Amino acid sequence: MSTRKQVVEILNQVADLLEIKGVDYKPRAYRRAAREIDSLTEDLTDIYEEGRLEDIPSVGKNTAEKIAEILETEKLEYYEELKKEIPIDPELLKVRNLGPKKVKKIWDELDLTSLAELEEALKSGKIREIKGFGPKSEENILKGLKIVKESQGKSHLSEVLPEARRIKEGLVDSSLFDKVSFAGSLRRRKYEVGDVDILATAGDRDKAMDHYTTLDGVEEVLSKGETKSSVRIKTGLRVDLRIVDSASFGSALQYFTGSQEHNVRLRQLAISKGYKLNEYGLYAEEAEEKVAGAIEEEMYQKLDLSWIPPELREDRGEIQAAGEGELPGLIEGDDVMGDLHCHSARSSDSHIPLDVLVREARKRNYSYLAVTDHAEISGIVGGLTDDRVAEHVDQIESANSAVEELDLLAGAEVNIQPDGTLDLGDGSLKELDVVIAGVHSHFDRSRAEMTERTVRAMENPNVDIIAHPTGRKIGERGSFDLDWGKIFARAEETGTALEINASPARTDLEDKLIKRAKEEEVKLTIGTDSHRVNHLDYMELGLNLARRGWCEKANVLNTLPLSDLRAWLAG
DNA sequence: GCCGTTTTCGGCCCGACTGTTTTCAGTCG
Repeated sequence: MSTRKQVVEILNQVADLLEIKGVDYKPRAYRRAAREIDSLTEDLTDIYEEGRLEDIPSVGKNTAEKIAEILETEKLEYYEELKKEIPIDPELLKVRNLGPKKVKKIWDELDLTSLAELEEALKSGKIREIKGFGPKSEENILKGLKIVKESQGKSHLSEVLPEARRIKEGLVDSSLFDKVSFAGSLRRRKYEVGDVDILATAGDRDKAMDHYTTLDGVEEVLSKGETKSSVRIKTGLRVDLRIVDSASFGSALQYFTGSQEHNVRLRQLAISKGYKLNEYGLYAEEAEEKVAGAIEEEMYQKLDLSWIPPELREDRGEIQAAGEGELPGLIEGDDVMGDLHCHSARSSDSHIPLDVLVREARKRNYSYLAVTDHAEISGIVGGLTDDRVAEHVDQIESANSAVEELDLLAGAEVNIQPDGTLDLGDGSLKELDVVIAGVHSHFDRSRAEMTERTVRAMENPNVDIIAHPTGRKIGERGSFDLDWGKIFARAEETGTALEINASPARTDLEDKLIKRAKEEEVKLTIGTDSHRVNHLDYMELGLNLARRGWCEKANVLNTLPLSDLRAWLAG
């Protein structure tokens, strides 16, 4: 575990324990600090060594000392003491319907500290006997416990989006609703989505809710009311529908889109300007006069902010930027001119014949597409070798001359060896239009070695793009640790682009690193890493990532017309 | 514990819902 993750984990657990203890405000302070540290892209150790810990927002003298202690000793005495005082597994707090107060209560009453003990106490009926609990609590905690045990219950955006769209369509098509919009993390296009939030207005709410809870695909109705109903659909996904007055649609949309951190910040701003902000509207303080509510844009406008695209609402400086008129003009789907990372059937793990790639690219109105087949990794046969590159280039060129309005680029995805060399020779790489280099093996090296390895690959003048820079595979292996200061600096100096790999299994780079890359003036590309026909659709996911990373059209190379792209690739 | 175009001390977002209570505490988003 990286030291940064370790610090974040300990600070969050300190917050958990303090919350159980019943301390006010401190837990929030620790959590805020943890969140800031988690979103750092700079190396925490560097910050510490340069004595800049207190420059991190929400980190004061006290927390800085604690971070220093963790970095030096990999432990925190304060945390160890707390654990002795309150020997409770913080996992308990993840159980829905079980917060710090109730956790403390069951510990006080039954001396139970773990999920296993909780389950036992529930089953033997001990929980319901505690004052303040009852049969309903028992039932709800059991439900919450089940969800915790069945993994953390988050799904990838790519799985959720089609289901959510189907539900939304089912609402729109019924004509029972006037406005229907996604809200929540789905609207912000986070790559991990817990549940789907839909917001709507409707004339006849009862009829509308009846329709919703009986939609095709609904497995279970979790709750049903006039303003809010929740269902679980066949894939296990939970979908919440809220029906609001159209006079409050904008404020509700703003509110339910979040993020929570964004909303807190926005409310603070509202207060400082003499307003009160809630999901029903924006109110002038004394008069209780509603000044905005029906339209989301107006909510921001009245607070002297430009409208903030949902993807940016993460409290990463967007409110300040909106106040100063400095929000980025985010990249749009139509800006993308082509896909720079696709595999044809030549790659032994891809099943897309070249003519199918061509067909799909044309269908999407791309003006170019790079066919970047794998170099042969030891043990996997059939990939590109120095002997086969000429044939690959010939094949692409002849396919190219057969199609109009689309240019195929001959490329390769080569492997970065542990020492930073590549598995195709420079002579071969020179023949190719696009060279993507990526780490595909030997992930267990140190931060310094991984950084050096990647930097060396960037220093090869034939390398255009670093593929999936952190190497992570979601649910399989984490990101490897890199010295991002060095990576971004060398990328910028060598004119190497970093890839936003749109494949849901990778989702790499992530938004916060994209944002930092942009700030460091590093060029980015969006690639789908397609190995199957339907993977070309991942472009939308890559676009979401880029937008969440504050990218404008100018930051992403595959928005360039072909001639400019070629000039960049050649440079 | 942090922070300051209301403050270096005194605040720290806000409302709905639920289940348990006899008027509200706890949890959630």
